[in-house]
Amino acid sequence: MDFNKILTHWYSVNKRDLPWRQTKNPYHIWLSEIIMQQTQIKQGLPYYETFVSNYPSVFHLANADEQDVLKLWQGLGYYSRARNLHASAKYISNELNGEFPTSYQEMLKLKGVGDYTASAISSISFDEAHAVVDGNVYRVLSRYFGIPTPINSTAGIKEFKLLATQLLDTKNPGDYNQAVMEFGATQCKPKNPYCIVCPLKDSCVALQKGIVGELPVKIKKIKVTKKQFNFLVFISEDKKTVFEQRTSKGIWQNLYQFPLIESETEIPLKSFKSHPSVLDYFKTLDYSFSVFNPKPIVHKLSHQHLYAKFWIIEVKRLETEGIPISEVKNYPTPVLISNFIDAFGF
DNA sequence: AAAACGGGGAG
DNA sequence: CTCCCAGTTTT
Repeated sequence: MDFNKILTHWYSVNKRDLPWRQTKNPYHIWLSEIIMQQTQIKQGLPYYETFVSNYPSVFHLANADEQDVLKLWQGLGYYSRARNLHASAKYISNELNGEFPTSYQEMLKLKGVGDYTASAISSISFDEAHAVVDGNVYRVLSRYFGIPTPINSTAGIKEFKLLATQLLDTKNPGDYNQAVMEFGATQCKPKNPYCIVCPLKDSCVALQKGIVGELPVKIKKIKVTKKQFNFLVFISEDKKTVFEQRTSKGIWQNLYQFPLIESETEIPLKSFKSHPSVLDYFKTLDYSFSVFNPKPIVHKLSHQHLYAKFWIIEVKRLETEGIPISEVKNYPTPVLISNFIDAFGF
């Protein structure tokens, strides 16, 4: 039996029962693929259920406010996925009369849909012969064929895509694509793969060479920058606070947060009022303050380590409009902020 | 070609 | 701690 046959059979026996495997509806497949990008099934599954339930059709999603879409996405990360999902829903609704694109080429025109996602949807929903290459596929192919080309190099991306395309079961591209991914996710795992009982063990190059643990090869190490985030949690006598939307490029775009002062170093409690950035921010405002967490909360992102302090600023009245404290929980926020809101008891 | 983009889970 | 996750977009 060949690679293709073995994997397809393995899949028919071992596949997990996932909700998006009950349908070929491209809208639902699209939702599942966007949600699962760079996300483990366990983490993304409840979000898929929420989105299908709240937005049964592309029209429901298109007619929603972005703020509501981001609120449902809260906690999942990579928020550009939610913004692009919403923008693409509006495009499908308005420009395509609500009809989801039926080809790989047309799907690539959707924001947030790249080669992987277009291949996945077109093969699963429309039986188009496009091979998916995700993290699982890179791992399975590099090991089985003993390919040391770095998977995140230009040459590697090209080489693995070509190989995956040659291996594709063109009669059944959707199931085959899912078979390789499922095999990589649950059998040919990054750590401690089940090589002893692997249906491909007799022909796996990496296993025979004893280099399973060294593949796939990945280059580039990301450099992490550290930042000090000082959030100003205003509380007025009429129980209002200030909540702002992040409109700039960078992390958490379009999500909400308390007014933020970034500082080069941690601001000690004693020198808060006299800190240059704080002085500049408050100017002449009369306030009293305390710090919610004397030790910074460490919030780790892939490219940044944030050291956050929440400063409670009590004032008689706000200088800006502000919102009732009871409403902050209705806004989409980063996990760092929602954790604080829960802990503080807003 | 490289960097940016979240948050959680596994070992 | 490091690495990885049903990747895409921007620089």
